[in-house]
Amino acid sequence: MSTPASASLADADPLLDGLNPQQRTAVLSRSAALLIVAGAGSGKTAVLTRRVARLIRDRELWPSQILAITFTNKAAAEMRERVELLVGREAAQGMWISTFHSACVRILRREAEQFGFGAAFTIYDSADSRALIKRLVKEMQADTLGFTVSAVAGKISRLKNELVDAEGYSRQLNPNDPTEVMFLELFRRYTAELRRANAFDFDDLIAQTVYLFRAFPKVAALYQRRFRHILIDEYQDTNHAQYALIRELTRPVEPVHVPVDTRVELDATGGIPAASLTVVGDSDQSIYAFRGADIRNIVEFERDFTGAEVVLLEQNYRSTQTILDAANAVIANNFDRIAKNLFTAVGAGDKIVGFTGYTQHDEAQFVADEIQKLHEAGTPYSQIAVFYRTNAQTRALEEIFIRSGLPYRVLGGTKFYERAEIKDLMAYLIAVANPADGLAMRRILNTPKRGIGPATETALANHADELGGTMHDALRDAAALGLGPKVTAAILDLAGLLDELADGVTTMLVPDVLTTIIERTNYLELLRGSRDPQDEARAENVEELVAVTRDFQKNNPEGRLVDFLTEVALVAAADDLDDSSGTVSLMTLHTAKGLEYDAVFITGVEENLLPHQMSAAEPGGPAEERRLFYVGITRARKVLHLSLAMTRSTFGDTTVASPSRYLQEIPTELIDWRDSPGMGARSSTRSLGSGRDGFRYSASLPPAGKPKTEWANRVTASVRDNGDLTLAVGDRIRHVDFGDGTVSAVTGVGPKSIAEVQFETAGRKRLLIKIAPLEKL
DNA sequence: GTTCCTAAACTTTTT
DNA sequence: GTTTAGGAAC
Repeated sequence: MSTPASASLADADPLLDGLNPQQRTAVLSRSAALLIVAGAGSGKTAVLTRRVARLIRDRELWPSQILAITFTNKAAAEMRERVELLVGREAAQGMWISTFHSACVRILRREAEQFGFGAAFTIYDSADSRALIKRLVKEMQADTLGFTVSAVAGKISRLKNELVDAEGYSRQLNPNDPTEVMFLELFRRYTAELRRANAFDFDDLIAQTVYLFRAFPKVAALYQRRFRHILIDEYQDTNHAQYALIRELTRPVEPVHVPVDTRVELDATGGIPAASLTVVGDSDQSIYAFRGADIRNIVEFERDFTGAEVVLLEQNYRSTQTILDAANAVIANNFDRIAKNLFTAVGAGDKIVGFTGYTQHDEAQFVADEIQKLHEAGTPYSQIAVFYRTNAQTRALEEIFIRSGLPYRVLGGTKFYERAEIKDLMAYLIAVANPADGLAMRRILNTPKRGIGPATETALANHADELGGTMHDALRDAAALGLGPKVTAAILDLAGLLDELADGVTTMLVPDVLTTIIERTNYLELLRGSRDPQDEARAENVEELVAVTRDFQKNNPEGRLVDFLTEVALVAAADDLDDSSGTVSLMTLHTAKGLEYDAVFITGVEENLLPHQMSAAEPGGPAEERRLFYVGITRARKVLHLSLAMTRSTFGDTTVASPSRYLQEIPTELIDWRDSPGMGARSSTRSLGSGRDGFRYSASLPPAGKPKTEWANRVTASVRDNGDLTLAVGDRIRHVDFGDGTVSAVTGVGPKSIAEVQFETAGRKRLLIKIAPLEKL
């Protein structure tokens, strides 16, 4: 970061060193409300951390009086690290830096008892909510009215983000509309079930904190007094509930809630003035409207917080001018925005590389080949990222990456914690921590199989109701149900295990709780002894989970079961990003927000994918998709690749794809289009619907149904296994796709060994020997 | 109560 | 093409 140094006293301050005038203003402003409009790559993290560092260093307030909200846990950790680097680890102790959800969990765990919840409440993820809603829809036979689980879940979530609870909804509904009445009943029962289970869903974490503050001004005052400076990052993606939370936290404290011994400065009436608020955002990067994010929060900030100061950061320190030109050109097509132009002093840099493949496999091969070239030219794998619109697009990429021996990791997507065996064991842990959680209890009741079927489950649930207690209470009292001796014994055994663990929950280490469960239920042994070949992988996952708990305990020696469960519930896709891993990162465009890489690939830049088909119907959909593309482009520092395929297979059948409308918005001279190597002789007619140059169009598509074997980059669907085949430098081999070649190097050991092969016609490739479709000649 | 087979749904993005 | 849900058979 280099800016012309102005000769002022401030230059002596290392915390202002290297900042441009706007950035300095943003660091130094002491306005009660400050909006920093930070374009992509404009050094906003540097500004935020230095602002916080100055507050602490100059003793304007204690670290514990600072609340900073970031979008992901990873961003929070990064910010803490950078502040510690500036003022020292000791001096930074006590700051709250976290996501909205983590901060609210922290508050709720402290205050839950105030309003009828227990401190060990469970956090339901979307899958848990859906499971519960599914049961309710069934019980109510709501499906006959056309209710689907996802529609109900979506509507409840939207209402909660708007701070409308079941009672609020009942006041505004039409009592003559049976579907509205039914929905209200579902909403009511869902709310009641959560309360009974001592659980909050994701949306509750925010909404219930707001309700808590509104219902208990004394509790609210506690936090209003404590936090004197509040910073919110990615403000453009806050929803109404989050906005309301900010409003609650930035209320002045009434004199009646001011303790006599307060050291805080009082206002004229004897109260404590409102906390200062700093928000950072960029409406061009708002991509979470589907989650309730309301762009008005940032647009109307100045009106909401009177006397607010606004600082604009437009200079970009990340990307080349070529990349910025493309980004500016694309985003300029969104009409309802405040004009803003990113600029840089870096220079034009390389052209954007465009590629049109025949199929998604062809496209993936291009990506893999380009990554290999970049790597050989000195770009580390960790500085390369591949983005896509939907998670389903990873498959083709992964297939090719595995076969090319490229080290990669997928961020987000089908997560570890969504696997059945992991959910099983997590359900045990939850049942131990929160005996009221019926959902977890139902899951473990017959896992592993102990002969407790649906009939017994219902009997136990009814018994719990009769006792007026939890499922756990019913289990202990199973003898009263008059079931068979075998089933009764199994139930009592489970109840005993849970009792035993619940007794030790405050003292036992988390890995010990888990291993006790695994041993007593024989979980691992059963998987090992199974003849289902997939169970071997499941057993490995179970061991991985044990390793995760050990890791957790190592990092949090004081952490107990509830802390572990909280951490697991709130980890986001981008959070487990380990920069030191030395791998290429694959992720959705949404996950890419806030990250940056030397080389970026945006794949699947096609109509119906980017913009996505589903977005067309939504108001503001195409504009939001454009912002998504903009976010993707602006992640790149040095080189950007845009690729698409002419055909794409979804659901097993192949459809013709056409280039995204957004590609036409990038000036032609910025992109260097390359041909697909699998397409044979180049055609002279290259046109796109609009007449702009740049693409091969579908005129050259083969007739439908024609086998794809004629293309050099064809990918065989099944993964083959060459067993223990070993290759040495100089060996001649024949590859199904690439033809004959000579091995020029071999790296790696055992099943992970990779051969570098110089092919006669296809060039140099790296292949995973074990599975590449090749034979030794 | 458990296991196995067929059918249908599935893909937007996530804390 | 894959995964999951539901039903039939044991």
